[in-house]
Amino acid sequence: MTKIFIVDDHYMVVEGIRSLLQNAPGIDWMGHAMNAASCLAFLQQQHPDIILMDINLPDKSGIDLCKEVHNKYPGIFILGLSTFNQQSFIQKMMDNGASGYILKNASLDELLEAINEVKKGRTFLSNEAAATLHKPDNTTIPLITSREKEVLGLVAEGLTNNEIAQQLFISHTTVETHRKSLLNKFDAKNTASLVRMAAQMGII
Amino acid sequence: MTKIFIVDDHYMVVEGIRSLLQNAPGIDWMGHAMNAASCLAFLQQQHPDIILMDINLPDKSGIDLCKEVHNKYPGIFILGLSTFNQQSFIQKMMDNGASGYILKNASLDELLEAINEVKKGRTFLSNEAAATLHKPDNTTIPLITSREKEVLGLVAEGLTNNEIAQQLFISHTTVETHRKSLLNKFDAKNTASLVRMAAQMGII
DNA sequence: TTCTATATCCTCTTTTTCCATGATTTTCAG
DNA sequence: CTGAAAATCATGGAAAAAGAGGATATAGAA
Repeated sequence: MTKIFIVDDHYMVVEGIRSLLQNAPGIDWMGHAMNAASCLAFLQQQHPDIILMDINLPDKSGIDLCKEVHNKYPGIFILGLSTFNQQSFIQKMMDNGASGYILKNASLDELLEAINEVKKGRTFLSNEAAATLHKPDNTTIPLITSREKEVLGLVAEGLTNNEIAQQLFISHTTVETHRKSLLNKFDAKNTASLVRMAAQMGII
Repeated sequence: MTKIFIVDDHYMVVEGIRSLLQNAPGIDWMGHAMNAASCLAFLQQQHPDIILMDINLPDKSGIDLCKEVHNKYPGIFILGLSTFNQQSFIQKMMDNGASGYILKNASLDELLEAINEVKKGRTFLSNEAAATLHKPDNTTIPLITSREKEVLGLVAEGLTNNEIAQQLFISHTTVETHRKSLLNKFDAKNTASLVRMAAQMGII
């Protein structure tokens, strides 16, 4: 028997998965949590084999929760679950220890296959998710330093170089250097495209 | 008996609602469509009393589909359905003839209540949706014109005023005017914050 | 029909960003 | 310890955007 637990704040999705799985052989439905906090509370009492985890939770992101659960309970496999087929989300979930990722339009077969694969310790990506993740061009997120990330955030907030300089207690020319470096790393022509890329990559 | 049809590309949600409704009294489940095209095809054959309609469909937006169905079949009540509790979406659905709006985290009771109210010709908004709709301000997407949207897209791509002017065959000062207007409507200080807001609102 | 919103165009000034080309200090991993 | 990466600072000039204050034409709604 595979013990399944689900974390998702959408009642209809929870109900859908429960309905799909209740007649499937070898599945032990342990229940569900509507948010990260009650998921963590549940895990102090019981340990499922697999957690189906939504990315959008009311109290914290599924991406953060994934990391936390994976660190505290390395034996539990996590299967990411969301409406969005966005490469940055999938990537982050996998980076944070998820064993797989499926979309909410997945079929029963796909869901069962995912559960079986993950149970065996393998990884599973649904067709569409895999396609997205392995897309060739695949807007790779550039490797930026923490200071650059800080500056990028303030730039996106609409602060000018001088304002950022004041806030960080550095010279405005230094801010400019970081900015140039960001434009280079993102291969962006100007601030507008830089901010768009960063936003679409989920960095800001 | 209330004849119910659902349009949603998320299999798990469809399954969840079907599971919730199949034991409810007075509900006649007519089936579901995964996209706008097959919904319209279905309606040429049969006429449900109520359509549960997702906002995000693969082929066209639920907002457009709502308008189309409402015009062609005024007798069918439409109940908007989505993950997003965003004011502009709710507003647009209601403007386009929807009789109500519920979120995917609604309970069975809420769903049944919505169906009953809508069946009687009344409107129903789920608690959270109603709260959002009547919220004074928050992150409302500004009403921008099609030309402004066009310019916004090109700005976010990293084009300068001159480049945009060339591409649209207008003067660079006109582009500047549109840009100023965008900054005003978004209440953004500069391009960086404008692009960030637009990206986070999903406009670009 | 009149009014309003949209789209178009203009000048001038100031601010900010972008570009090129440097340099010094700090920090951290091998 | 030592070198590489990161973070810091600088100058001077070119390009672009922002801010202020206009104007005209047109299409659609009241």
